[in-house]
Amino acid sequence: MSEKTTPRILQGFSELLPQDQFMFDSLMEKIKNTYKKYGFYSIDTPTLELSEVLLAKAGGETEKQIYRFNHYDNDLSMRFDLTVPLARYVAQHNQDLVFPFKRYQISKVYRGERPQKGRFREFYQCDADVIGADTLDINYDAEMVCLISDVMKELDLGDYCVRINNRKILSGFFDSIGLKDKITDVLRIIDKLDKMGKEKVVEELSEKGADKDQIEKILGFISISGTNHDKIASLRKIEAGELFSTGVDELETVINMAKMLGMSEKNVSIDLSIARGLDYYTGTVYETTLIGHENFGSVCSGGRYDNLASYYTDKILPGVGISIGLTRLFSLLKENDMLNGIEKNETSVVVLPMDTGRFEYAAKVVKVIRENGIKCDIFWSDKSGKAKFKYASRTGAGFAVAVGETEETNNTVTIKNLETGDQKEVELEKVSEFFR
RNA sequence: GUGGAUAUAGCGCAGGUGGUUAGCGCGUCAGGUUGUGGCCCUGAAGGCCCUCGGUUCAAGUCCGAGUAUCCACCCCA
Repeated sequence: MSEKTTPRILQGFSELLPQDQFMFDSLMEKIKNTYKKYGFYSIDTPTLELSEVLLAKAGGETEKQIYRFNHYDNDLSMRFDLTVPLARYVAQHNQDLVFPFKRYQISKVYRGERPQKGRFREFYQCDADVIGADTLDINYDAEMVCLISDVMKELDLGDYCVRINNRKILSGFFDSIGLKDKITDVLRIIDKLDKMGKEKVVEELSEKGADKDQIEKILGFISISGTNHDKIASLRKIEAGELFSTGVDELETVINMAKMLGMSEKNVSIDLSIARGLDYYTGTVYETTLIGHENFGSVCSGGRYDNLASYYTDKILPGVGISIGLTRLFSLLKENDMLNGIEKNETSVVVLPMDTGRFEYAAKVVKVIRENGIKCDIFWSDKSGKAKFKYASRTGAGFAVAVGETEETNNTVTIKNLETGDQKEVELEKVSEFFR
């Protein structure tokens, strides 16, 4: 006996069994349809790009995580997100696009980071972005909030909250209290407030060089509470310069317009501590959490960026976008047994020829059922009756249709409901009615 | 990059202080039911116990190294 190669896949990569895949696809379909409903068009960029294109903007940590290799004379990289390829796409096809350009893309991206729970090296991102030429109205930011909200409703994962902040408010505020050069650090620290508590935040801020007065102001700032309007009102009272005020104006507009577009107050909330991963965002930022599953982290994030494609073109292309990490979301849902609401299979009928002499009649039966638009499988293998019904049952089909000598003689089929166990003989012409 | 854990049948796991035929559950296959699954019963197949080295009369078990995987941190365009 020769030694076999162990079948296995790479660390950090994943694949699903058919039933899970079906549910995964079903979630993806819901996201896709919602994006379409808001007027987004699909695009599909290459998995591989020239490194010089993909890395135009990258540096540091990110660059280390990119899968990069040479193929003959080409230095190639695998896309690590869908935003950079979008920037390239828009810069390249500028003349042929209609602006504001609304596109969605659902594709796999690749990151060579250490995998851990819910984090993979290959995973799906579901992105939707609007790109403006020169300018992009702030109301698009509000529309994205509704888009997120609609997606969450479609996915039907329970209560959710779209948390909104504005990067201008944060930058303006920290600038005004003299922490301009430490903004990145400060943002990272205050973002951890929920996770590690106030004392630890104070400690870390102080380590980074913030003085007592500054820390006090920061704590006061992030503890602003109340309804969205209360928060806006509180922010209005703070004197922190022009950028800050602009941010507050924008935030207020987004909140108000989102309401006009049908967002209810309970699903959208201003959260001044949202600050993570905002490096390239310049205005509105979003994070979405599932109520009762806050430990999932954000399931849909995004924001506004002022100039998407500055590395590729002199044109000014501001945008606002969102992204759902579907692979991670799915793995969290599965782990927490939250996939029950999703339909589990698609073949609803399996035809079982009870003996090999029945194949021709069975073929006729299958043809009739399929012509009626009903999903129908047929089991051709010459196995025991037990094995045939077991197959039907294990594929998750709702019905088994037994076709034997008796049925052929009577021009009927025997339909068994695999959930209830009931079965009865039905005339072939009436088969389709039975499944309606 | 840092720290922790794990590695035994297709999958999930058990195998005190080393001791002779390595078990259990699920799944698979067969039979009980030659045309009836999902429940029940009976039986069968399926293992270089991750790799290499060491200790020992004796290693799945102890020691060392390697590899792989998972978890957490870091980071997260």
